[in-house]
Amino acid sequence: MPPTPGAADRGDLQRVTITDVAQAAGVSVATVSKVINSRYGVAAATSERVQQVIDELGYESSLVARSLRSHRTNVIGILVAEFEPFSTEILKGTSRAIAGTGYELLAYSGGGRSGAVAGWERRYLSRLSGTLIDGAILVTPTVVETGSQVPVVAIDPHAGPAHMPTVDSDNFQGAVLATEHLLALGHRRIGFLSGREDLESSRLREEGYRTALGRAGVPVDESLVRVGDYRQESATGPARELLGLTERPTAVFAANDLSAIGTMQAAGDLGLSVPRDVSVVGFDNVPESALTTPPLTTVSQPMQRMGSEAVTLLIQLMSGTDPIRTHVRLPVELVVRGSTARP
Amino acid sequence: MPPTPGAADRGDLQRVTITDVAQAAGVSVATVSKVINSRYGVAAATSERVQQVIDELGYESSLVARSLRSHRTNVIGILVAEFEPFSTEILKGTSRAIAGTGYELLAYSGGGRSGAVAGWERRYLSRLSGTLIDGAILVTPTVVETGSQVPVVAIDPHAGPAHMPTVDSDNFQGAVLATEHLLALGHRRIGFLSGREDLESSRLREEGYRTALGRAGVPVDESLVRVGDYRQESATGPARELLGLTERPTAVFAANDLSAIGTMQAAGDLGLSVPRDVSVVGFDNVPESALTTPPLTTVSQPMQRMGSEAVTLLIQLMSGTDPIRTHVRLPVELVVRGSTARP
DNA sequence: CTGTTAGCGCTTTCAG
DNA sequence: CTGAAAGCGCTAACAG
Repeated sequence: MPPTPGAADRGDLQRVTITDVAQAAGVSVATVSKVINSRYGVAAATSERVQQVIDELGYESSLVARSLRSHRTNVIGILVAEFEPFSTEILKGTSRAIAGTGYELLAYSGGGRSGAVAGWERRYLSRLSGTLIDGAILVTPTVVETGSQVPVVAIDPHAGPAHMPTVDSDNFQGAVLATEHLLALGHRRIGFLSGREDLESSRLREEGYRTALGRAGVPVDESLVRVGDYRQESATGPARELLGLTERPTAVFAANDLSAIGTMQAAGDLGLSVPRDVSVVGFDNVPESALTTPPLTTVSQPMQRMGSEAVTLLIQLMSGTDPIRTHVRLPVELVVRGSTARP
Repeated sequence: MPPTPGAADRGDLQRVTITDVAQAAGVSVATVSKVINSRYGVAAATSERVQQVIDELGYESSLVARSLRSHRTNVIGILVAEFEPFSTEILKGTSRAIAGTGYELLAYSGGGRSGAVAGWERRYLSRLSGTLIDGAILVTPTVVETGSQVPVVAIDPHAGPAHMPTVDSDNFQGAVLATEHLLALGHRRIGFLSGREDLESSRLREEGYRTALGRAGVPVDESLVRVGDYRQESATGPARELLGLTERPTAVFAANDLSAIGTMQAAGDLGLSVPRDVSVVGFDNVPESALTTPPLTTVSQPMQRMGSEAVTLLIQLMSGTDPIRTHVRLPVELVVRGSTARP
């Protein structure tokens, strides 16, 4: 028979609350609260007894109730539109960085299509901040002005780093690298499939593409530039258009790996062989990019490190320390694999 | 000048609450609440006015406050020890499955070393359930009895599927496949590096290894069996012991990809070439397994699908529908890549 | 040292 | 149709 009178012998499996503990221990909830939060002003004997009841009942304080009251949770929120290869790499990085800091991680994602509800990050932030999370990392947010009262760090945001603390990578240089690689192989008709137009990264990658072409004296053929949104399913359409052109490009630079994979797929559908008939370059170097046949040539950005840098920055912000830099830009690197060749 | 008297003209950037909205609209909070939740009994005109104020103020109701009161949030919790390649693949699957269901996803992870705090899943569940989340997916939980009042589905749990609704893959068969592949190549001295001993999957993989050996008439050399815990860093030690043996194994089957990667690393440190000097097989087929040199031969389990099946099952459970099956076991497949060869 | 009280932001009877 | 009031589980003054 259970030794605890409070919660243990009631029929239903209700969550055991601080009240249950208080009753079982014969003290007030306030005292229990003090014990939990190891505040001063509790007799050793009482404290011990309460602690024992807590163990017996398996009590764990409700994050929700606590946060509603105390506005301090030691939880960092990571707000993403969707759990896809990019955001999950970020997650891996944050997970590593969080170890030993005393913070816990709460990654939040709405259900829907990322495009469907613009401004999701503002909604989520409103729903969670002020309560539940002490600070947030926004992954590829669209909205600049958050109006948030908790510290926020953005990864690869809509606008440039001026607006809020930001972690990103050298998107422009990466795109130059990718395009120059294609140019060096002898390509002249190089298509570009853009990313989400509302993101700075996409604009910078397009700019890098145009700049590299310009530097090489190759005029930009606007019919070779298409709009994507960083998602694989949305890439196949424009990619097919591009590859269906009478004078089709001999190479395509897609603004991220998922689009590049979609492009390779479209090529396959059209009976085109990569890289023989068309070369493809991506951007990001998500693990999936190495799994394609042939493996994708891409620009590697240190996604995990972006996650960990964001955590570091956010923790500085939350602790009130003035961060040395409020904007971290990380270097990129060209990774040549099998999807590119001479035309 | 802002048209809203309530929150807009106070100096600090406080979260806008339902009270602010009520004041600005000149109604009671109860009415605002009704409008938000589209309850009956509000005049169209009032409703419209309130809605307008909500838009103006950018009000979004606090998930925390709401859940504390109503015990219904439309949020599914995914509790993981850490965001690593396995759990993030699961996440990708859940993210896809959630689309269009009306649920949102909240992935929660403590900071620390996974081993450090056994029973984390029970703690997290207590902290979040009853409030905040309507149901939970536990990824590789150690504790069987959750005592939870919300529906719970486990992925790859500690004990067999008898104890709670479970999604897993055919771990035993996968291990047999892996071992037989090695056997077929001509290996006889095959080492095994186990996973977390507290997980059923690890036990089943070891059993599959032993069974395949037995069937082939190869006695198990116990000195070739070592204990790991599914993490890369923890694998190098035992792997080094194994590969440092005078009569070292010609092949190692590691209980998951991360351990296999650690094993390849250990081999490299010892000046051994994979697969020339030693063959290595993993388990999982996380994207990272294709990125090693040489790419890892492994047993593929459909991790994303495991995530989506878990969501489907959980939603059935939450809606009170009796699920057809309360236990889903998915098939595995051998993926032969470059890390295995004849001895 | 301990308990009482108030209230975080919200939903939900229940009167008016 | 609308609002007053109670209370979800917890913490934070403040009395005793």
